[in-house]
Amino acid sequence: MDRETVYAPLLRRLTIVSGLDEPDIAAIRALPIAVRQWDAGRAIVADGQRPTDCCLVVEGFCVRSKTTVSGQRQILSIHIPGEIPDLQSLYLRRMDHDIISLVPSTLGFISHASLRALTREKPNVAEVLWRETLIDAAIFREWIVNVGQRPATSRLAHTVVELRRRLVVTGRAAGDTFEMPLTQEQIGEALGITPVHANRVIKQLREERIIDISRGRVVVLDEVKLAELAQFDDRYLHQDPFL
Amino acid sequence: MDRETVYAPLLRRLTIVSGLDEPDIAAIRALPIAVRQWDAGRAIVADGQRPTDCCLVVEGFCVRSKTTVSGQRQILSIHIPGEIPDLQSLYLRRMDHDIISLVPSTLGFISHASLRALTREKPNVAEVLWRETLIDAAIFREWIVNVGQRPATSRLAHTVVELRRRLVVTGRAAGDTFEMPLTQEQIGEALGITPVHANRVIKQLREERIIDISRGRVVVLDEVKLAELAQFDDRYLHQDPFL
DNA sequence: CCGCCTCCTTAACCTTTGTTGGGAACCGGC
DNA sequence: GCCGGTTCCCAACAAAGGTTAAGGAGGCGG
Repeated sequence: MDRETVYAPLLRRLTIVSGLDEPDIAAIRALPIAVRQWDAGRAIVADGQRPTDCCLVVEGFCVRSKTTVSGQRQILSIHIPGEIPDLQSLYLRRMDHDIISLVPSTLGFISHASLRALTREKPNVAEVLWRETLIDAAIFREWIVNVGQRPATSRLAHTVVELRRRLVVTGRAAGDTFEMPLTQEQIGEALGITPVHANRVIKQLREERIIDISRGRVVVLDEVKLAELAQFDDRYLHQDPFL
Repeated sequence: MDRETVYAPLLRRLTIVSGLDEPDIAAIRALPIAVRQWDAGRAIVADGQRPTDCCLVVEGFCVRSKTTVSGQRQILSIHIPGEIPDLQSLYLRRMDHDIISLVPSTLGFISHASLRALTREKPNVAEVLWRETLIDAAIFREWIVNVGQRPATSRLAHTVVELRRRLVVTGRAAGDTFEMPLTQEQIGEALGITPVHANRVIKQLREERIIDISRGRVVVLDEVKLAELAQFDDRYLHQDPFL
């Protein structure tokens, strides 16, 4: 795979979300990345492991999830190209959750050693990466609100709108259609509801002509009603460093 | 207030949780901190603001929360002495949630400028602080699981056990009793349930002689049953840097 | 000591979501 | 093109949790 296409989504994201100057970009481009193809549904890192690398999503989708003792699974976040879902493993040695690919994906592995060296050398890059983990936490906070306070239809609407906004940053959600390759069971795990209820909710939003979710794609049918339902305020995404 | 008592809980926490050497400790002690008394129930920082300082809890309790457009409130985390609940504001300029004191508290304000200077000068301290924000995120992840997957009684049990474990680190939870100064309404906001249901759940755990929550204190009546109910696995707290 | 306010408590009823169990549609591999 | 496994879909019933309403206990200021 072409070197440029590996770094492009990451650099695009970081430039928009945090701001990078030329030397920073050069330093990141100098990071050694081991690119690998990954099957769908395969664990990238598992709960309890001590990874030695961070994983950059180059192409594809993955999720982070935790499984309770009684076997229930909660999806914590959905990750898209340009993101480093286990950046936290740099300073939290032991994983407290799983990371799993949703579709066949291209992943780039960056060693902790090289990332640590980079952060020591370029405090500016360190801050940008730190900021990435802080945005991650901000998204978790909103996810708590979503699961804790909103009724199931709003939960789904909110999650859909969030994913869409994040996809826009790396140019993957033009028009009214975008990818969300989760099965209904996984949607349930993300929203904290059963797959049966996820199905009911999806059906309802389809019947009300708000969104149509099928075969891993979302089609927005009514922007106004969707916005109303999701009550989405994008401030928590911190997509603008100057705001 | 004595200078030492201001830094003590923070240093104790950081030493245990992340490990600090002598020069690091000295550097942190050199941070200028403006100590202030705070009334109960008063906002420390509000959603939308751009703080210029971080707030260290010296004595007391505070919570972080978000309020939805329709006025429902979700408590995101409970903070205890030694913690810096808005450390994220260092690189996330605009607050996406509120921080509120629960009881009359002693707070220490540390300017962003001095913290940034410290992190540039002492990469080791930067890593320890970064790690703090990562642990914060790890707790959010578990909070998502709690709200998303567990039935209300387990949710309450889990939250209680978590708080207790964290209080132990700064020596505030010896024996079977500890402080948790939330009203039943606030407990409901933390667990994503209504105050009426929070009352039902508290009553049930009292009747089953598992825990007794009243007047802002928790008394553990049956360690075994509590552990069983909470399904608590403390790995996500990352309280040991070497584990 | 009184009155007010907050917090706790409870009951009856309603709504959302979970459970169980089944069938249909789709997809990839042979 | 068929077969077996996912995934989707749906209905009937059960349970958890939400709503509304109202009384009681406790603390604090006048």
